[in-house]
Amino acid sequence: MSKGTAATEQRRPPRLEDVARLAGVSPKTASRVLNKEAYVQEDTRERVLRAVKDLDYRPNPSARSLAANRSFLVAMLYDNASPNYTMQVQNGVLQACDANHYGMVMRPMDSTSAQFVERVEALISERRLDGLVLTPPIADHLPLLKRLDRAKVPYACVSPRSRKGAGADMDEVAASCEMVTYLASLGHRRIGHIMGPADHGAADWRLEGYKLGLKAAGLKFNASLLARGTFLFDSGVAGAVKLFKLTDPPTAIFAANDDMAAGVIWAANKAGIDVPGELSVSGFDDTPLSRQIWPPLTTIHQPCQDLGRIACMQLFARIREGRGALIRAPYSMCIRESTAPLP
Amino acid sequence: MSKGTAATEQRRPPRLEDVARLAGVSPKTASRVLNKEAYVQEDTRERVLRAVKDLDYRPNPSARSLAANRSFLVAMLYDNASPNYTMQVQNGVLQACDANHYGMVMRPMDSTSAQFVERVEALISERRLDGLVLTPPIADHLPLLKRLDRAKVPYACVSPRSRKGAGADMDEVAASCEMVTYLASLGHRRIGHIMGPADHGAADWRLEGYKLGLKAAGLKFNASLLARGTFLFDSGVAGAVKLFKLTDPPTAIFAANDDMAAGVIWAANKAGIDVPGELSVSGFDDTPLSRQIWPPLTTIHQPCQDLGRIACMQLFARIREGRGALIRAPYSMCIRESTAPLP
DNA sequence: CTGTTAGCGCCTTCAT
DNA sequence: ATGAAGGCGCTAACAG
Repeated sequence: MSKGTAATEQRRPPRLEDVARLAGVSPKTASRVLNKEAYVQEDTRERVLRAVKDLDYRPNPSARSLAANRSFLVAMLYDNASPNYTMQVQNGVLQACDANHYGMVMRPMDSTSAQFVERVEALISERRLDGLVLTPPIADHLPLLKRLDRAKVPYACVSPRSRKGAGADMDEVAASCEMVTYLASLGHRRIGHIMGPADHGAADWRLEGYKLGLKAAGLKFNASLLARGTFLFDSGVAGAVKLFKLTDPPTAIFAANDDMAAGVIWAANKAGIDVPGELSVSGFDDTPLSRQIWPPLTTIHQPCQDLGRIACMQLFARIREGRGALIRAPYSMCIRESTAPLP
Repeated sequence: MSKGTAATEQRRPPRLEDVARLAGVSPKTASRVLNKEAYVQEDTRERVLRAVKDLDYRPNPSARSLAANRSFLVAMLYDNASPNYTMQVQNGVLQACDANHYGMVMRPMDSTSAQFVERVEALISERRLDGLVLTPPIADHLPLLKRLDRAKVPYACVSPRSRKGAGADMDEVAASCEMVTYLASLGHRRIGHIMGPADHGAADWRLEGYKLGLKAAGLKFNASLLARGTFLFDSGVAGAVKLFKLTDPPTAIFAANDDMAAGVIWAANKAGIDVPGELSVSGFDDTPLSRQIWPPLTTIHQPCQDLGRIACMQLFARIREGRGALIRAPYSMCIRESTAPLP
């Protein structure tokens, strides 16, 4: 009743042909069912699916890719100092890939390298990638985007500057504005801001939101309350030290990310300034760090995993239908103990 | 002079056949060169390599896998709450994979799930994986390891309990012992320890090292100076609170990882205890967090990326030569400002 | 040391 | 709505 001579059962994994034979159809029909193509009679479909189950059949990815001339593979490119951020986005991309039976390869990259673009191109042709998920700052690397467009390689971006392509982002301007509005509502009139690096979209948006928030609260923008940072802890320390030295220092500091905010708190500790008694501090991103320092940080929750998942789904839309959209994900405020009313 | 009619050059990627034709050899010979097989004459090899360069040829991974009946793919399985750790190990694994022209797939897993083992098996057969890199606590999941052994699926572990198989680890016992020795050298006699979770190898080793360190310093082990933790920040807080309540509380606390050590410092802040003035605190791992709190943490640097890279290299050894070793990587002490001499 | 032959397992094109 | 034939690009097994 079985095909093998049953002497030394070799346990070769079943092939499409085996499924077809068991279902009493041709391999092509079985293939149609598996690929959810139209024009298959309902009972035929069911017989095939039954055979798939019975044999515990799994299509061979290599054979499928070779014949279909597609790799069913996407890569996530990243050049980000924050492991938390990267890991969260990665998990989101992974979710989307799993749901679509795609594979994912992770690629740390140095986007400042002179050979960056050609390295990406090499990666694409080596692995025959079907598409790319780009994360900041790579999502804004114009030379790369141009090449990809020209070569018609589908890609989707996480938090890109341009709102033209496929991808996902959140309204960082509105979020920052809301944060400053909140600080102002606590009575603070001198609100400082530690900026991110100049070449970074997030830095610009958060600065813009800061300015909008001041205006909304009827406060005047004052460039001396600004310090340029790098998104790294140390630059938060340096920025805070600079602001502390002002003759009329700020009573609240909004740092453009949590790491720098932690630096501000660190510097305040060092200088004997009480947080939040004498100084309110807030950040952006809601990283685990924000709950692992004292006092825990008031910040904005950035839904990184959702951004990754949604961006990747838009990539698939672009692969399938030729185009995807830029989807906006919701953020939320996290009010914790690093901020307090002005005494 | 070229093969195309040159009207609308289709730019199909070159195949092995094209390389062979250009080099004036058979496809099989070209294949031999690319796979670094023996028995190819030196000048033939060079002609082939020249053709590969000229055509910018890249082997098609799907075709190669299909014919060779290997995926050239390994998966890294993880079930770890720390994104930092996972990302670092991942980067190491990636390095090794790149160097060996293997692909890597990341797999977050819930190793406590009842279907854990079958999910891994499904993954292996779906993706036709050639091997696995297992990270803690999966590296110690006996039911899984048994199944893999029985199915002859090659795997390598990062920091496994068993020293039998392939993989990489560091001497956590010696490192912990060294840390406690250091605290004792500062004059501390009452040294507390926040343990990791009971089912975790790292927790056991670090506790063992703690005991050894006490003995080496001529101090008596005292179970009331122990608190059970989970490796998470909150449990560090809880453990510290418990130890602070003792009638004779410790003057130094060695936490089994940095997150819990940060919790201890947090709790000390909350209780008005000065670190390191009244209490020395040390951790384990040297995560970024250890430099992002105040005071910066004395800790032990765990070379996570190296562990990932080395483990994966041992996996390849096992895939190729049938066996790999468990390699020990060096650690180092990081003495920072969270520890100070007993006044 | 090198070439020939025959698939790997699936999908595409075309027929029916 | 279903099937037959052919090939995707590469390597294994065998010759020579």
